[in-house]
Amino acid sequence: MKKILLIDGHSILNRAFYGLPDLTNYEGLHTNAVLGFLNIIFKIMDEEKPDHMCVAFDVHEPTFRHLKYSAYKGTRKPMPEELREQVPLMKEVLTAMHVTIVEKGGYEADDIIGTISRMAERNGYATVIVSGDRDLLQLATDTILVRIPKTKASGTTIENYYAKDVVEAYGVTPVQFIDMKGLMGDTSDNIPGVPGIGEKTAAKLMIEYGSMENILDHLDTVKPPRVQKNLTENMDLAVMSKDLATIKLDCELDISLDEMTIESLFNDDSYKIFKRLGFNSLLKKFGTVTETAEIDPVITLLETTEQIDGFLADKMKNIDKIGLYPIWKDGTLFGLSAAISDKEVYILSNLNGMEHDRLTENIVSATRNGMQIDILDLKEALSVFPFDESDTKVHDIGVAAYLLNPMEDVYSYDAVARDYLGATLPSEKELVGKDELNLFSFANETFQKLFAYKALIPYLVGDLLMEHLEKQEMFTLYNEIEMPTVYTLYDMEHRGIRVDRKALDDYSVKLQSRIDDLHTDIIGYAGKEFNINSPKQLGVILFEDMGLSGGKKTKTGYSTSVDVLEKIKNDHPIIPAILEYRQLTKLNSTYAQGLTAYISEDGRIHGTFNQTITATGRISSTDPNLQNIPMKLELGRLIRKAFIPEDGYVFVDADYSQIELRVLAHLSGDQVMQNAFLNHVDIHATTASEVFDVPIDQVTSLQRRNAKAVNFGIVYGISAFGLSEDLGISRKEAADYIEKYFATYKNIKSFLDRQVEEAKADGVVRTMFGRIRPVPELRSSNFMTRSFGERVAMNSPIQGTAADIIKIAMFRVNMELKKRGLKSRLILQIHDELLVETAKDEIDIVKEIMEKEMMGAADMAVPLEIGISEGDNWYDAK
DNA sequence: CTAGTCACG
DNA sequence: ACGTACGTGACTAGC
Repeated sequence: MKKILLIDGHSILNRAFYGLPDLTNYEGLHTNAVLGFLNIIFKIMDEEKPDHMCVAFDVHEPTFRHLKYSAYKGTRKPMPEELREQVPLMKEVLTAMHVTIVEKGGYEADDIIGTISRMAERNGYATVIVSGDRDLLQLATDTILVRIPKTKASGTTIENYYAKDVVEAYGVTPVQFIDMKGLMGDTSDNIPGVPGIGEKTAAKLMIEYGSMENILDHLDTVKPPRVQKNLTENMDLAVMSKDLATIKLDCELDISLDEMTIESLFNDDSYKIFKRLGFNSLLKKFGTVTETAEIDPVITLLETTEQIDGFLADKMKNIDKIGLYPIWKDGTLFGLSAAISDKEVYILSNLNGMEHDRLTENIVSATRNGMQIDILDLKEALSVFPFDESDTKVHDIGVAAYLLNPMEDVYSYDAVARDYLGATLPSEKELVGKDELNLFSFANETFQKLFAYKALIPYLVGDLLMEHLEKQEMFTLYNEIEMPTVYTLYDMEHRGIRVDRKALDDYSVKLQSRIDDLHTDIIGYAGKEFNINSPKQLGVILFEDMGLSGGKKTKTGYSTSVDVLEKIKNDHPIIPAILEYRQLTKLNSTYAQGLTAYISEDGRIHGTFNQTITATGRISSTDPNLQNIPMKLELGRLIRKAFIPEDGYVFVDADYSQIELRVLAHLSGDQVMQNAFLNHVDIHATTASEVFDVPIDQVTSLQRRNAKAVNFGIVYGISAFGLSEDLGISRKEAADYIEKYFATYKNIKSFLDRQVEEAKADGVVRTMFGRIRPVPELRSSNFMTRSFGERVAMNSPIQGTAADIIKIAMFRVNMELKKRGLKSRLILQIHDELLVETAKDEIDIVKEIMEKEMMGAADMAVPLEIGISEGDNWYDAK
């Protein structure tokens, strides 16, 4: 038996939109409704295995259904812009999948579905209707199934109705369903119904009389009198309402069921559009990658010494640029992929030591003779090619792409090709999956493709990206800040930081014994064994079994976060025990034990610094994260004693003092705040004095602390709510603080407002050095999202400028150390702090360099000040 | 693979 | 009325 799937397009799209969080693709296109729609229909197709399908849409917006009775329209909210833009997108996706779309002026989607369902029934099809709208239940019969999906946090569940299920659930047949709706009305559909008749009365009447006509024919017998009166006075309304509620079954559609045959849902077109929309989870439905890429270079494999020498002698001559990808793993070079024209990629393999040396020598001297080199990830390539800061013709394409749009999550060859060449390429994962690189990879065609893309894409986009940077006035930023930073980060990773494994082990043992005691105590208090690390189990124990107050907060259960527990810590001794347990297990698992896993054979940790992650321009640190080693609490801070310099060295640590507020004082031009910094006064105390209107020498410590919180709040993009939460004061008080703050620092207020205005106008905000941060949230129709955008617009220029400044300081310090032939090396950057492993005989000169380069990194209206100290470990150096 | 929690600036 | 501070990364539990 043939089976057809009939989908209520707008209704499912609407369900999907509200069921999924707001997702956007790389272009900022909203995609959540489209993705949700696809997930729902794929799920149903899996279950039903239909051979025919179509999607029906209303021609006009479904917001104002039944326009002919427009007097009754208007109870629905207008469709949000984020959803509206997904309607044409959805149709585009369906068209790409060769799914039939049916829409016709004058007909609602449900009329179309009703008509086709009867067509299908007459032709002996099994029919499945999918809609989020219960109105369609009137279409259910013995062979027509109506399925209503519900998207919940836990996943999608679907209610299923044949005619008998409608009777069971509602006590009326599908046909009676229409009469019932006519009686009770439906505000969301703008069906008036009869005044005074709701669901209960309508159901009672239907059971007694069977149809609206029968009720109207026997009005005199209807009870109670009030209902009889309403019906008598509103007979027209009742009839009209029924008419409105009735789905047409006889639309004139010039379409046949044959045209709705499902074929080739997964083809090149749909593949491309899924890729464009970022529906990576759906790509696996395409099976093996078959699409023909627009970019199709001739790949030549070079394996012998003669071939490699030939390449160097012939191909490398007379070219002015090259795209490179060194193929290596775990410090071993396997080969090199080189793009020398739009269509030619050479893959060099089987490199022996001598070939390797000749190759790198050749490449380095070529660029020093003017050849441009485009590399996707330069920092990674530096372990093979010894370029340095002076090699200005070497480009990092990943970093360039990051500057042009810092909001993307990756800058892989396929992402860059998509953004700048409009080309859809298979990703690394799609090409080689989890297959590991080894010597045999060179014979493998998909690996060859991968190597080729990684060299060719940078070659193809290099000049284009530089032009974009010029146009956006970011080339100087790229060239003079970001590129030197690439080399600096490489040096820092390469150098690493020495860690005392034994110190970490001892610390861990100490923690573990206390953790064990706490565990015993907590289980004792709870009265039964449970996993304290499970927020779910913990929540149940605390708030159900033990009956503590605290209430729900998260969607999956109770929140057990610090701020919740802090509030009830005096209610029961289990709470402080849990807080301490949490603190200690965190220290143990993430730091004491976690860090030891990263110690290399040289006794040092060589983490990774990422330059293309943050939206603001900051560096991030991974494997391990060396930018969040404990500091605030003494117990955690002790971890820093395990970070030690090599023998004969000490640590010199310097951090900027209030760099973000100084940046703000400079950028805003606020004289009051600038004067505070120019006079070297305590900025938080000064702020307290102004805001709380007391002489500076009478500012209490509480007032200073509050003023400090306000200063932080300003930098984050102030809101009265956020400040009140942080300080534990009322929102009104917080608003008062903010008001007084802005009265004191008038130009700061106008500066922050200006950021938001400019972001609205340009779509981006900029740092002092021209770095951009897009703020698409400001265009949202959602209040919360928009507010977030406003805070981002206020915060990013401040945080980003501070990030620019420390990058400058960082590479200047690094370069100066190298240039002077010193043994000391920069090893860490923690946003406003630099750590230099310093030879004991170089302490004075290192301090001098750090002071000069950090304080002189930017020319501002206020001085940049630093705190600097030294020690035999990181703990003592801070 | 996501959510919750918590470490840092 | 909406329901929050800005920027990160690692670990654990539990699907």
